[in-house]
Amino acid sequence: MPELPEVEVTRLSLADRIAGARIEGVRVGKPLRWPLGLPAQRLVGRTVRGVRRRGKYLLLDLDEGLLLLHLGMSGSLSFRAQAPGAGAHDHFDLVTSQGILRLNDPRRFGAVVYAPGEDAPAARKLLGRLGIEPLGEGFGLDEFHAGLRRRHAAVKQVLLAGDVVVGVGNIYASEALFLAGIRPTLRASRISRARAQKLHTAVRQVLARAVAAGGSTLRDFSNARGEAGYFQLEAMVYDRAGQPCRVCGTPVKSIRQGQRSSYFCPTCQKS
DNA sequence: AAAAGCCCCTGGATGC
DNA sequence: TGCATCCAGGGGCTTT
Repeated sequence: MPELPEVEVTRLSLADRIAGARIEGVRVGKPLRWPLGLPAQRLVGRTVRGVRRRGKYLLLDLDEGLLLLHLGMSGSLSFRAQAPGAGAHDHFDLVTSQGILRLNDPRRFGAVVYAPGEDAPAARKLLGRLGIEPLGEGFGLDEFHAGLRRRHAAVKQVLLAGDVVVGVGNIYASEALFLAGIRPTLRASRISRARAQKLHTAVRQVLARAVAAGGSTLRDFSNARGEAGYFQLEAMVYDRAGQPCRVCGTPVKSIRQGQRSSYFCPTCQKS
């Protein structure tokens, strides 16, 4: 669930409501991907200044330090005035003066990590190698094409790797390649300037449209207000193996790349 | 240096 | 009904 659009939708549904809140308590459940990095109770008394996003990370800026939150494969956040008793998969609660922020994550691939600052080792380890923000002003065609040209792996896997451009996960990689008419198996280094241009536009377009649709709710994603997304209804190829292409009617194909599924239309994406 | 595999974990769908 | 197998939105780490 949580690719860039889902993380951004979560941020949008949370930032205004939690900004200015004082942390009054912390509850931790089962271990997540990494330890918090400081005794949880030391967060009490600090104030949440705001919420930013970098790639698929949410950054909770505190008056001293920051919390890096990642939703992994199955995580979602809720922010409510009152929270019911913690369920089996509620692994982190931040009790604040303005509501309770709760991370639910059945598979526990997610993380909550404290860093004293953005340049601290704990933050650099997670954020240091991230690529360009696709919806930001720094996402230029020149840099994007240059990033693709120096990689010989399949373009789908280069998009997923996140070191050229961040935030594109398994759903939106397939969707963007469809919009650009590029086959996911094409080596990134062989993409022409013209096709890089198409892919550059497609990545921005599909991510922006997904944010506008509230993200994709395949199983159980919801934003911090508990609202589901509906971009999955607009998907052109993702999870549509065997179904007719929405443009030309050819059955959508599914293949495996790096133990992940890729979807494409053999007619609309000839190479 | 870059690419390919493996692994973390739980739950839902499918098949026998 | 029970049990085994496969698959799922991510990505760090180890091995080639």
